[in-house]
Amino acid sequence: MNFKKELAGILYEALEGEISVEQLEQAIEKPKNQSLGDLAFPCFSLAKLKRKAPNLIAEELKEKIQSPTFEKVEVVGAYLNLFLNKKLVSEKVISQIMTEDSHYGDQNFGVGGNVTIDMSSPNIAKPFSMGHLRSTVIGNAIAKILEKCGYKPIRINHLGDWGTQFGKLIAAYKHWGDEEKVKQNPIKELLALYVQFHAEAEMNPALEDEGRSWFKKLEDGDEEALSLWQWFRDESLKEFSRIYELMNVEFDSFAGEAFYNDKMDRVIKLLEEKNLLVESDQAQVVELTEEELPPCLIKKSDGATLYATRDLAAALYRKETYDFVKSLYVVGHEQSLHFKQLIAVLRKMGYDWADNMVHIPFGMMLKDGKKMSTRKGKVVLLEEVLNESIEMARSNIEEKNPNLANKDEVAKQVGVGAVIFHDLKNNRMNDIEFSLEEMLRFEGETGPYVQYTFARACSILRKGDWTKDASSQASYHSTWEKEWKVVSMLMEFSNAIKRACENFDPSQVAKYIVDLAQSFNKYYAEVKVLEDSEEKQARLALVYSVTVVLKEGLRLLGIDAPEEM
RNA sequence: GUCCCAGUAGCUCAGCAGGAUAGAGCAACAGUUUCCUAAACUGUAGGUCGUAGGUUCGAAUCCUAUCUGGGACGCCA
Repeated sequence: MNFKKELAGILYEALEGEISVEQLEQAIEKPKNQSLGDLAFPCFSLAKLKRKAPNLIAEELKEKIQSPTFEKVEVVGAYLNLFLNKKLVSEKVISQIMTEDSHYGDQNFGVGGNVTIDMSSPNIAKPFSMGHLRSTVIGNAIAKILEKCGYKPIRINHLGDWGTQFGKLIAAYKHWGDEEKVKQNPIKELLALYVQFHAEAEMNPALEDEGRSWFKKLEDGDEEALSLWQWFRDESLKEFSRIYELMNVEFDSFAGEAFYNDKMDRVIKLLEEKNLLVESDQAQVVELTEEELPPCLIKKSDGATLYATRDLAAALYRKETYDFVKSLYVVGHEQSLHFKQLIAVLRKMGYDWADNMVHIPFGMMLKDGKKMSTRKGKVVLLEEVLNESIEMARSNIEEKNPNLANKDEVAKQVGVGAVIFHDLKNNRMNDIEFSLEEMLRFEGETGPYVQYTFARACSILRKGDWTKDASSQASYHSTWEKEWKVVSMLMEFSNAIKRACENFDPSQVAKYIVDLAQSFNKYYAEVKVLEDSEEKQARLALVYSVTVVLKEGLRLLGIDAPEEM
C-alpha cells in the first residue's frame, strides 16, 4: 500500500521512461496543506530537461493520470497535486490495521541481526540522576524501534562499577561511615560520603593518596576492599532495579566495567602485536594523526589502564559474544571524541566491523544552564521526580475521574509516561534545562495527552459495543472528509518508524503520535461516532485503528497506554 | 587555539537528502460541556528563521565567514 510508488509508476509511463522510477518516487512529496492534495509532484526539474514551462508539463501529465486510486488531479502552478480516493484508501488502510493489529508498521530490514545497545550505565554508589534518565529512555526506545524493524536488540547496562572513585569511597567510609546508616539509605549515604571526601580533600590532600591506595588494594584483591566494593555494588543495584521496574526497562546484560578487568591484558597484547602502542610522557598511547584525532590513551604512566582500554575490551567481547550487525552506544554528546577514538583504534587494529559501531549522542540535562555535578552533590534524583509525577497524576485522577478502578496503576503509567515522553519528544541533541514544572505538564504535546486520547477512543469502543467482526463488514463512504485527516495520519505510521530507525531517533515516533492524537481529538470534537448512522461501523473501525496505532506508538517509546484514566 | 553541537513566535520546540502562504505546544486574550472522559476542542494575537555573503528558477534547509551559548581536547568516565 505505497501510493507514492504507484504514482511514480504512473508518471514513469506518462513520461515514457525519461526519468527513473526511483528518481520520480523521490521527487514526490506531501503538500504542506492537505487542502492542496495528498501527494504532489513538482515539475521544476522536468522543465529544465524538457525545455518547457513547468505548468504546461503539469497539465500534460494531468491528462495521462487515470487510476482509481486518485479521485482528483489538479495543477497549481508548477505542481501536480493528487487527491487519493478516500473511500478506497480508507477501506484498505483500516482493514490492514485490523488484520495486522500491533504488527501494523512492522518493517523487515533488520533481518534478525543482533544489535547491542550500550545504555543507561549508571555509576555504582552514585544516585541515578536525571542525566542517566536520558540514556536509559532513549536506549530503551531505540531498542524497541529496532525490534519493530526486524533487528534483535541486546540491551547492555555497562555499569560504572570500577575505578578510582571506589578507592575514595572506601577511604571515606573507613573514616566517617556508619554501617547502619548505609543499610537504611544506601545511595544517599554513599553519596554523602563521596561529597564529604571531596570537600575534605580540598583541605587535606593526603586523602587523595589514601583513596588511590585503597583502589590499589581493590585491584590487588584485598579482602576488605573487595567485600566493601561488593556491598556497595549490591546495594546500589537494588536501588537501580527499583527505578528500572518503575520505568519498565529490562536488560540483557549487566556486564559493567569490573567485568572487563581480566580482559584488558589481551587488548594491550593485541595492540603491542600490531605495533600500535607508542610511549608518550611515560604513558602508552595509540597515535591517530592520520585520522586527525588526538592520541588515544591506553595505559597511564603508572601502568594502570583507562576507560579507552576498557571500552576496547568491551567492544571485542561484544563482537565475539553477540556477533552484532550494529553496536550502539547511547552516551552523552560530551563523549563524542572518546568514541571517535575508540572506533579509529579498532579500525587500526584491522577490525572492519568497527564501522558498524555507532555513538548515539544526546544533549545534557542542565541545571541553571550548567552541567550537574555529582561531586558537589548537585544532582536531581530521578526517583524523586518520578514519584512527584506519579503523585501529580494521582491528584488529577481524583479530580477528574474519582471512580476509576485501578488508580494506583494508572497514576504510575501516566506519571512515568509524562517523564519519559518529555525526554523523548525532542531531538536527542538538544540540551534540556531541568524543569519540574515542564516535566509535570500533562497538557498539550505530552505523554498524558496521547494517553488521554487513547483512553477516550477506548471509551467509544466500549460504549459502542464494538467488535472486529461487525466493523470488518463496514461500508465506507466516498465523502469521508472529516475522517480523512485521521486516515492519512494512520498511513504515515510506517514512515515515522522508518525515520526513527534510520536515525536512531525516537522523537520521530513521539511527534507522530502527537500528530495522530491531535487529528483524532479534532475528529472526536466534530463527529459523534456513537450516533446512529450508516457510517457508524466504519467510524468505529477508524476509532479502533487509532487505538491500535497510538498504543503501539506509545509502546515503542516505553510508555503504557491505560484504557481509562 | 583546535574540534563537536545548538541558535526559528515571549517560552519549549517541529520543519533541514532545497520547493507552493515558515508550523505545533505552553503562556496571553476570547469562546465551546442537556451531547462518546474539557488531561479536550475552536478562534485571536505573536516571526527581517543569530548576522553577512555565496550557489540556485527557488534557501530556515546547501557552502563560506562571523557572532552568541554549551561541550570536548592524555594519565576521570
